Amino acid sequence: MPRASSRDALITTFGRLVEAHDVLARRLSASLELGCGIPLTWFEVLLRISRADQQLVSMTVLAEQVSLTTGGVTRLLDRMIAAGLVTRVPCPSDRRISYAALTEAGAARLTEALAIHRKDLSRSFDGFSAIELAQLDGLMDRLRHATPEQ
Amino acid sequence: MPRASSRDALITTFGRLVEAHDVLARRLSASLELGCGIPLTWFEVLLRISRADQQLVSMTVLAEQVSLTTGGVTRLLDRMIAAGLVTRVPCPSDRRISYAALTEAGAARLTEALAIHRKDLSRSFDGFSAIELAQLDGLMDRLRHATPEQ
DNA sequence: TAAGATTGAAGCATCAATCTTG
DNA sequence: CAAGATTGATGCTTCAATCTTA
Repeated sequence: MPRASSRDALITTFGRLVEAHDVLARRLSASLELGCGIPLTWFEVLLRISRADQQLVSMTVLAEQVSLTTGGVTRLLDRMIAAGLVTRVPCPSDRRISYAALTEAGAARLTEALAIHRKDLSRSFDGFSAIELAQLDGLMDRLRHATPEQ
Repeated sequence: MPRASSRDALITTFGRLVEAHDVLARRLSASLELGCGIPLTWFEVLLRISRADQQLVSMTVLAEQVSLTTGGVTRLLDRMIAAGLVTRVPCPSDRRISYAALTEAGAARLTEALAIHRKDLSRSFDGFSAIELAQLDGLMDRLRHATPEQ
């Protein structure tokens, strides 16, 4: 009969993952907000757009990328448009689709945010060896694709 | 001049951590909700109470443990009390403090939830070796304590 | 009829102010 | 005055219903 502490190792590990995520996300978001006036979510949106083919992302795709519903993204974009960082661009070939695109101000803000975020991350991961970082990267990559099955 | 892909390795890794967290948290919460009618947050609260000394946790301590504000915990407890899973117990020595405690129904629900959660986690971490799980555990443990400093 | 996006209602969290007790 | 908890106002998200276009 295994001890509870051994049977519940996964519960503890997952709990630590949640805690690590919460701590980091809070800290990094607060830093971005303080340093360039946008929360982590906005940064993620700006980054996704900038990396996309043609610098355009549809609402549905963006929703998947940032782990929100399409309804959530609609309103998120509304706020970012009000802040002048992004625009909606209608798709010429399919009028159901509207793309999100960066404004010049959005691209500039992303540049600022990237500098801050890089610095914050090197601080947060200070003390981690290259090998550990590679392990972390590999583990997270597998985990995010882990079988949703059943 | 380093390539962007190498300079931004940390950004990618952190992005994967966020994505892994979101995917897992969503899946595990949905499973708990379906299997025993409580979301992941409630499970975490029940677990923290059950593990606490005397099976009692003050609002402030609970708030830290589940990464919420005390205001958030007050309302979370309100809902869980309404569901009959926990109770508030006044502290006899300091009347500012109120503890959260499990009801019998709460303890029973926790038992159900634990069984489900253990099964879900072994599925999610299926394919990970013992060594990888130990690495993951160690990395998460260090990360959640990583320097909040300046 | 389905796919993409938006909207109203509702849920859950934060923030700041407040109340109570130490 | 400080610490613990609660409350009102507010923000962001989800869910389900709706509108438009394919």
